[in-house]
Amino acid sequence: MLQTLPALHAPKLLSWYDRHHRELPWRVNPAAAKAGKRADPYHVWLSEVMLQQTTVQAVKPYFAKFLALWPKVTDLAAAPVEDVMAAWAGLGYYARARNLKKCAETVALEHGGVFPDTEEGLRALPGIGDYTSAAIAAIAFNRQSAVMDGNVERVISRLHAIDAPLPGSKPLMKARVAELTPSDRPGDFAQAMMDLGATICTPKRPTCALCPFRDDCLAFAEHDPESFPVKAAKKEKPVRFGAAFVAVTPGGEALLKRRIESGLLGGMTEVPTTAWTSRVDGGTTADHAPFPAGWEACGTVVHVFTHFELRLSVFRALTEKVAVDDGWWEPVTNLEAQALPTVMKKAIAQAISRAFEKHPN
DNA sequence: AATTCGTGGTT
DNA sequence: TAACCAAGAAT
Repeated sequence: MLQTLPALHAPKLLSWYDRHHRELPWRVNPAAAKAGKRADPYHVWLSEVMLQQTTVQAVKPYFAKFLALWPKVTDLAAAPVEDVMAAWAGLGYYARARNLKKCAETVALEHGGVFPDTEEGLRALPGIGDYTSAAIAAIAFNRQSAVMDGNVERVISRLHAIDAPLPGSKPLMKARVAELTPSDRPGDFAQAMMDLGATICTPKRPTCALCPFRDDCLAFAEHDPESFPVKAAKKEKPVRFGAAFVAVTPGGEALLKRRIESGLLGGMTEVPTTAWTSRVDGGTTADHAPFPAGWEACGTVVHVFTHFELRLSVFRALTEKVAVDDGWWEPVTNLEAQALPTVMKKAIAQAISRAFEKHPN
């Protein structure tokens, strides 16, 4: 049989990890880890939350910024939530930032500023689910927890040639991960599985020749590792339409408002917009502007969210600083400090560049 | 259990 | 270039 005993897999992978691990800002290298050194639980937690559905490259600058602003979890707990949202702006999935703040508060107020050191204790905290609780427990506390993210799903599904589709096959795969996870160096094992998935066992054109599991892998033996994991068909992405209104005063202030706490871009800052509907009717005209002004169309911004595409017609107006009951006027020189999601930065950039072209101060 | 949550890089 | 997808969680 091609399959070896599961227990033999872990040393093989750890040996590979010792030589080929990625060096990451939040990580303790395997040599230090073997000497008993552990990564700071705060750093591990912060990086893991940022890395949820987000690439290492995107996370790196945010991780550095957050640590500079808030060196300890108690600093983050004490920070104004608006500051946290502004610092998170651009990273996406903004519920993570709200839960990050809540979690920091819980750790500071209910756990004396110390993270729980068990998977169960971690799992009870806001924004920490099945994956993240297992990952922190393994990486920061060397617990023998089964860590399964998208990388691990890919590695496991190929190793065992699991053809049942995700997400239904998740429990089966997690059981396989649990079988493989060693009591020795479980944290390094988890990180090694993810490094293997990220650098060798990639979604397209995996480098099987360099894989420590090559001789054990059923998918490789079947000559079709790329066909794993099998996933359920995804729905097609609908298109929604809307209009955004960028009002600027002669003094160089733009009208901003805050979105409601829940739902899409919850708690983030925006310029006034119409509702985003599935039809074009009215959404692309200035009829629904926040107040009467000389609204001028200045093009369309297309932005792709997870489950729909938005085509936002952008309007701008140079106006007096009218009183608004919902929102505030912010100097455009201070927009960088606002909690503006990327779609709003696109809309504002489209409008303001034109405003300053036509009306240089 | 299926949906709803961003964004940017890669292929 | 359109599709895929990245250290998933909450509801």
